[in-house]
Amino acid sequence: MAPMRGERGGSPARGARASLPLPRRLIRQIARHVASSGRSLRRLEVSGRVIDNFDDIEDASDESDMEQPQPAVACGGNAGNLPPADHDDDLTSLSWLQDRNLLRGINLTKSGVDMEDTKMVDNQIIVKREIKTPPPVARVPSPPRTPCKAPPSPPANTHTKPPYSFSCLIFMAIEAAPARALPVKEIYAWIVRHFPYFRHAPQGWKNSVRHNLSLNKCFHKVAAAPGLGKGSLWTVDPQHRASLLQAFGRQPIPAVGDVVENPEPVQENGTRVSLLARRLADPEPGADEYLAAATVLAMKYGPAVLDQLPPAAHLVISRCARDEHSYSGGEERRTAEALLNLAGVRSEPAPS
DNA sequence: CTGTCAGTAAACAATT
DNA sequence: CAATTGTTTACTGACA
Repeated sequence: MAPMRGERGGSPARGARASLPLPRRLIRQIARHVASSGRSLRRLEVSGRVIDNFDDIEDASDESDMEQPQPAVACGGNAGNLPPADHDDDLTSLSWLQDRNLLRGINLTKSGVDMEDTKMVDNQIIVKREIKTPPPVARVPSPPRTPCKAPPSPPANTHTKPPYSFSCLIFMAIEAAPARALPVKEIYAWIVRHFPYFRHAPQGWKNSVRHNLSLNKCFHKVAAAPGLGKGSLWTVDPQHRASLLQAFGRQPIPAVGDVVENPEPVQENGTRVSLLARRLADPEPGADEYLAAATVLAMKYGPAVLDQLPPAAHLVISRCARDEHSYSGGEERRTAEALLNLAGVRSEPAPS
């Protein structure tokens, strides 16, 4: 594929504590985030080590874990830091991913337990990352460099330039389409709809989109549908789809032949998001589910957040300390669920 | 310093 | 003829 931006900006320091593979700062942030989403974090297990005293962590000073500011994500908001749930404005207006219950769109039922029944089973989430194969290949795309000149910290409005390359944006747009194919005009529309920045952006971005479609091997032109008018439909090359996903999730996944089956009927509003999520998780469940979740996490908090989850980190987040549940099977599903929960995407619509 | 990559601008042809 | 679409080239800046 035409590589999307790879490791530019340097990878953030990974949690390299000998005794605690997860940076304390991230643990605190996870705790805050979980709390901010209405849950409480009582117990966290990292690679077998149980942390249940979050007061200490909460109160601990940062010095030992204070890492460098993360330039790779600086302009995309506060990626790399799990923000409180109300920081969506910093996040390139991707709140739609959260607001519309993305998780529901992912088919999580394959491994036995239905997602709708599972939710946070007994208020416990498990996040487990294992090194199956060292993933040095494609990395999470760094945010564009251009807007990085602007100071990232001040409250960015929703018209901040998204931290995603045009290839990512196009990819998301096409994946979100019921037929997994869009004419350029619809790609424009999707981008504008989800990234208000482009509503008032200089006209040149459309040129960039077309330029990218033409130049990027990931995208293919297919014969225009009758009645479509000018132009063709653009699709994601199945050969490169995995690479595009990988660029988001930084997790190796098996090369899959693209099997386009039963395009979802177009429904309204949030269904688009569901479609996107499902498409991202399609057609290969399991690893792709994880990727989909990782993608959402990366999209919400910025790609660098994934770098802060060290390999083999094993998290158990529970609401009640007394809960000691074990799970069997569905590891990937739980991982996806946990990541989505960390991303603030609920497993079920909040009861109203 | 060099190569790579992404973003941008622009020119141009083809199509509607 | 104008607007849109698609291709191509060139340049710039950031980064490894």
